[in-house]
Amino acid sequence: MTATRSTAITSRKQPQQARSNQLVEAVLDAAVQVLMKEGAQRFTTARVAERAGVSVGSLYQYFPNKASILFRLQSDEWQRTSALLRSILEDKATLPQARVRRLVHAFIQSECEEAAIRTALSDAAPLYRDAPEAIDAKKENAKIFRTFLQEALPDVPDHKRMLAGDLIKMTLSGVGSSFSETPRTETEIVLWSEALADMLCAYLERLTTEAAVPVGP
Amino acid sequence: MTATRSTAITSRKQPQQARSNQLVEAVLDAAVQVLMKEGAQRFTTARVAERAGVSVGSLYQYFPNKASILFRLQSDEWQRTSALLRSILEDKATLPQARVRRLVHAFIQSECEEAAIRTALSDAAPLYRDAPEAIDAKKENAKIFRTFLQEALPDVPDHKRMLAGDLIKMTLSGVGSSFSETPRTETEIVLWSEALADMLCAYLERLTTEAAVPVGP
DNA sequence: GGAAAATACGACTAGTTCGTCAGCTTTGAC
DNA sequence: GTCAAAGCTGACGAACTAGTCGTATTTTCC
Repeated sequence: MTATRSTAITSRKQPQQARSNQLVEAVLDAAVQVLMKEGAQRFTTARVAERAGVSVGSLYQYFPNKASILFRLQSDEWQRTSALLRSILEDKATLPQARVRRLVHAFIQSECEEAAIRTALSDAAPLYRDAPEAIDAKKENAKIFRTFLQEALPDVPDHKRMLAGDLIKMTLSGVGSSFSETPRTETEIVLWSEALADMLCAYLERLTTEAAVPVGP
Repeated sequence: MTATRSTAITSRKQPQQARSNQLVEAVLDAAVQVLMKEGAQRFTTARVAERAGVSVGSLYQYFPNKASILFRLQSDEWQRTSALLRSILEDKATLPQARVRRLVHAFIQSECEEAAIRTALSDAAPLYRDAPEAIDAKKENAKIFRTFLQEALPDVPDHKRMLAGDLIKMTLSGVGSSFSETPRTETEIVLWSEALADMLCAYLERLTTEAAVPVGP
């Protein structure tokens, strides 16, 4: 029978016994390894199954298609970064500007550490990008910055603050991925983080002064 | 005989007669169409040849492989944008800050206009990314900003200026591609360009003042 | 121990893709 | 008009891939 390719990205069935849970874990681990070693182009279910020491059939019991494995990896990745960002931005004992500096450094650092897997995942993005789950996840991600700015820039009008939040998000992720394209030394990471933080802070300061003095001097 | 896939990206032979020049043009046109209509995933030499009204064999006379077609398109695209940027940045009659504002707007605008083709091309990037030609082209592209900053920030020390130039480049391209991911209205484009230009200008100003007063006030 | 449910296996199908090559057609210089 | 060089054709081979399904194995629960 023809392989009618389902485009759904969500799980096919939930593992119930311990061994099937292990299997799913093994598949995800193997997926990361295949992605890193072979790249997105050569990422195939057969290779993943082989590396996991599992048969293709078993793999397809828990993942409806290839894209769902990739999306799962990307999803986990997003969750990790957003936890990282949240933990830094919500530390209200630190000054907002200092938080931004720490955030930038932590983000760039993690971007560089996991550069290989991130590039591979973004190479594979076309396969899952348009799924509603992926779109939702991205929106959720944007909230982090908006809520931070609500605290950091209380006097800036809402519409301008939202713009700023999204701009910061895009700048970070954009610069992050460009920067981690080539391998970097720790020194480079520090220098770049500082420059990027300088830029973001300069922007935040400008927004603050503008809000305090609506019309120029 | 086995199809030994050549990885070279440069042209196979130069067209000499008029008809072969037409053929190359037809192929490139068709390539753009296929890329837009079918996406990078379904971009195949067969489809391109068919759309161009040409046989696959002819196509392979002038392009050594699939990647070379895509690289050629990307290369042309880079050339267009770098011409755009250069034309704005080299207009010495305008103040540097105003040039940055115009630059950002023009860049974001063109990014949005050609969003479809750019996304498709970057989806296909893994196929040509690692070719030396592609790496060279990117380096060349970075020079534009460095030379601009040499004029705009004459008092900033060299190492810091280079950092800033590369940061601006990455910010622009990163934000540009994130932003154009979803379709935008003209109003959105203006608002965002302004925000992004604000950010870049704030950063440039900070660099200038820092250079004037090496140690804080 | 045994039956039923859950899980695992992997050979296989139907499909796609890249790139080649032997032979045919067009061009243009003489 | 002739003929060699340049150009064009498209059927074809080799390789790969996603996903299925009938069968075998393991677990669970009595």
